[in-house]
Amino acid sequence: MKFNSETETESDTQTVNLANFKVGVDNVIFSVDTQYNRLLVLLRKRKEQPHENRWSLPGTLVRQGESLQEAAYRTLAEKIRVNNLYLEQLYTFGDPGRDPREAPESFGVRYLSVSYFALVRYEEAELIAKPSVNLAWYQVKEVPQLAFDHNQILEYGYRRLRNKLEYSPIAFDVLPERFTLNDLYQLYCTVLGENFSDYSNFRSRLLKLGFLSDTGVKVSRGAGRPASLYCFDKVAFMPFKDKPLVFI
Amino acid sequence: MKFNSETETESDTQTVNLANFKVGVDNVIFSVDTQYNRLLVLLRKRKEQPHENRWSLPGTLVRQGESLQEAAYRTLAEKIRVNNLYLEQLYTFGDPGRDPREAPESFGVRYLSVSYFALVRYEEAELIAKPSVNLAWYQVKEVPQLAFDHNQILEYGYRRLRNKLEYSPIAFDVLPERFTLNDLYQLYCTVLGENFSDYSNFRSRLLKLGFLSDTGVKVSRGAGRPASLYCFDKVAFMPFKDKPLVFI
DNA sequence: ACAAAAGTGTTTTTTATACACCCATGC
DNA sequence: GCATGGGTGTATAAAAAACACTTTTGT
Repeated sequence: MKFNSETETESDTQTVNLANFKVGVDNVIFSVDTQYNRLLVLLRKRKEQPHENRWSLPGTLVRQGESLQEAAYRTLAEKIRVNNLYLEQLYTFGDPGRDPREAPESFGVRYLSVSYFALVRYEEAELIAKPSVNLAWYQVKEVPQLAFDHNQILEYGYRRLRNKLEYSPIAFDVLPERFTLNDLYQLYCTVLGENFSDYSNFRSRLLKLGFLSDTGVKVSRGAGRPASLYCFDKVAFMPFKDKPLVFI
Repeated sequence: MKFNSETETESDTQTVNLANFKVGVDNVIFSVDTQYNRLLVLLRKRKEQPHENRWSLPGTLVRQGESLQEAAYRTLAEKIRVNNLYLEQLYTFGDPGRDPREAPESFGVRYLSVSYFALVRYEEAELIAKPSVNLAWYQVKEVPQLAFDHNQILEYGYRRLRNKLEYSPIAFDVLPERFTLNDLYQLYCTVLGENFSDYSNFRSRLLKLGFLSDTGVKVSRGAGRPASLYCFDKVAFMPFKDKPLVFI
């Protein structure tokens, strides 16, 4: 085959057979239950073919005029009501054969899944439908075999969650406007495990960075000294944006 | 609207209008020219509508039976010949209106772009077609306005490249089997800038990690003491896999 | 001999880690 | 008073950063 500057075009469109796609969105929705120190993921039992009666990640097909992120958010909003959340695109799975509806020999329609991961707090994530045999929070460590390649997507999302929490201020999207340093610490503990740092070191490191401001307001939760409510100062955080920053 | 456990299905398929998609792959192909300390990106001038005569990222539509990564690799292999490269999926852009061929009011076919980024060394990346007015390496700092949202994709890829280089062993996919520590250092310098670390600290930090083994073979390049050739020891690297690791 | 590039070591500063201790509240 | 959780400080270890110095080659 000979190449010259005349052949530098997008090498398709006419001669070869292009794949046909349906595009869907699948969500890894994590919730942090700091009270019982559990990291949960929302699963839905499929009631249709293929993989009928298998647990799966909540997903949807993308509608006309709808952005990918909007589709992801819609899927989430149909399942839970929540005030504070973090949502970001994860990865796109689109290899041939990932959905049995595409017969490999027939080169039928391919099902492409753009996955998103979301993080919410369990305490404020209210399930719209009652928890049932068809929709449930599973502990990440205890998820069963899922439909399609959803175990792989979940694994991918879990890794991303831990990295994001360590290197980005996503915790402040998930917590309410005002929170105690212990709220923050518990969130980190639940996701990263207890041994990631001790509380006092966690405190001093974070406060030294200077983007958490003490509102002066105190809250008392049962026994013990009342805690200060802090809030995340976006302006003070600016200099850290885009810089590798460790939050441990 | 009332939800109960009977409505917990994928909320689409029948009633609402789903978007129709064409799925393409766009590549941010970086090359590191350590000799002149330049970071380059491969651009292609479009010779078709829309955005005729605009520079763009090399891309293609996905073929039947072809995985996304295969499509990305095919696009790359049509432009350059290379022995060592790093290739990974970047992000998926699929918002309505990103391609003018989709008339926003008509809800026509949507063009979804799964972007990939690649890293190669300029020294070994041989352009298959001669550099021409239609295909060229641009310095990342000097890229013109590109077609579609390709400037945004490039920006995204550039950020990912710097992060990956700092935290992952991608340099060893790009370098040949055996390389000098200076080769490695130059690569880092070109991507991250000269000030990221001084050479002697870079050396000792990397060698202390223990996954670079000295082959004993020396190479002499002009004047000066000959350098040892090292190779990346995959087995010795195993314990660091999946752990946050800084390579600076 | 000397410039050039490779490689080693040493000092200083900063950051991480472990842990002891004080403070304010409910009961 | 004392258990409980909030908050501060200090001593030690480890790592990052700066830089001086030695070693081996080509010319």
